[in-house]
Amino acid sequence: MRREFKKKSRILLIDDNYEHLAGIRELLNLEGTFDVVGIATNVSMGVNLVKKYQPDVVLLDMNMPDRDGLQGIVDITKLELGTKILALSGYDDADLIFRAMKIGAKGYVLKTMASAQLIYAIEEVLNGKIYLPNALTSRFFEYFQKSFQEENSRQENAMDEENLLNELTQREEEVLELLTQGITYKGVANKLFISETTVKTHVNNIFQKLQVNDRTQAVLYAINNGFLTKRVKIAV
Amino acid sequence: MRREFKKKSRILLIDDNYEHLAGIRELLNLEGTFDVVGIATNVSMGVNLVKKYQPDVVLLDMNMPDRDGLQGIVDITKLELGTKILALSGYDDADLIFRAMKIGAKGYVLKTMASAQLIYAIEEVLNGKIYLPNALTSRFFEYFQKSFQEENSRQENAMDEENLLNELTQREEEVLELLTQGITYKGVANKLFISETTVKTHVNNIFQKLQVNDRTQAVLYAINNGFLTKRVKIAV
DNA sequence: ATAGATATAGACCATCTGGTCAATAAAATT
DNA sequence: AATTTTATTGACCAGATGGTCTATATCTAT
Repeated sequence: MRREFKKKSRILLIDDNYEHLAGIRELLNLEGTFDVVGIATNVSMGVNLVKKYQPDVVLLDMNMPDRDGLQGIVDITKLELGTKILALSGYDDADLIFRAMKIGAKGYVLKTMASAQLIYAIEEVLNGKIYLPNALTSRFFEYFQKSFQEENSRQENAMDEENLLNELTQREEEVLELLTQGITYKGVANKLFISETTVKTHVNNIFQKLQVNDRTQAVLYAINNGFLTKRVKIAV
Repeated sequence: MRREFKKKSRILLIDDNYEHLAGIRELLNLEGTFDVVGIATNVSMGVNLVKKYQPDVVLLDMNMPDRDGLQGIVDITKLELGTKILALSGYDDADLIFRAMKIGAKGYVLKTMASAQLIYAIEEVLNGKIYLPNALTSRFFEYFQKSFQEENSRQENAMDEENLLNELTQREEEVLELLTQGITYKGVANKLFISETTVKTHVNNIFQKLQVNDRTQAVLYAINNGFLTKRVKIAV
């Protein structure tokens, strides 16, 4: 029915479960439009095969010993061969999905899903799209929003009225900013064209206001309380 | 056909384009399962209406003056009424989609999409799900992965062999860690049960290895080069 | 077994840091 | 006009910090 004038897409499989590996190979071969150019049961071997055969898509199992699945995504991406990675997993672990997508997987499908969906996912990914089943998209965003909640509240906190940094005068902020670059009294004095004594006075006032005892603590306070993010305004 | 024994979902609309506002209201009213409890042409009014009528879902236009759309999401979320927010937009600006989802929108639909899809989106969101059309999901992930690329490379850099932190011995790392808490020589000596002189020796070695001149710079180096993220292992 | 790396510690010294008190001038606020 | 805040500087001092040199005692790897 279908002739080979349209070149097949080259697929590589990495999964520590050989049964599953063989199963998928059968499935893809039956489909006819795919060419399974290699299979591997561990990541390092798989990465080598990717280097050798330069497949279009890699199906990469996420549920392997250690965090090898994620590492695989990183390693393959680092080769910069434009290889699309489709993550495969036995269950919908939100954290895994999030990390996999974050570091560059083009899609994520569950092993429990119908084979037609796997085929579809591969095709979408081949076409340069991202493919995530609706269920996983939901899982992803739940996790995504949750993981940003703390960052959001931290950020709100950073521009809170409780922030001791707001007590600082403009000049004191300038001095503190220089302190956060690890500059000495003399250095600050030179940069601001004021005497070293003046710098000391400012610094002492800063310590008072931030309720710390030394420059290191002041710098840490500044960093942890959004000294930088504060002035960049609402980053949402 | 359909009787009112099943209570209608309460919807509120916020859009600075009145025509569009009226259009959606008609559409939703025709549908029969929705009850448009309020409409507003700007965010502050809208937020007040949310407070008053406590709708189940807010359809919120993203393309309003300033960054009012995003601000609306933040404001409504802050009310903590469990209101689901469905973002509406005229075009698929990846940055907008990303920010909207990040701060808590439950979905994002384009005004150009078929009305059936809007209805579907509302229903999904009502059911506690996240709804993003496939096209927008792709846009989102492109942006998502791009925005993490720099963070990834920074992180790779953090566990790079070039990282001077790797030159430190275990003991020196311990000392540095205490320094990053703004602790004095004497304090470190007490914590580690060694003499103050020894601490000084370690600190001096640390300075040498990190090529800095004082503790503040050492602490900054540690923070900027993933001193913390490094030991948390691959955070991917 | 021997060389190298690591952890420990003392002595000495110059400089930096932080604390305190006092004082002047300009700017902002009341 | 009077008061408060801010920015500036000096003097003095104790203690912390950083640089250098030396010297053990382990431990590790060749």
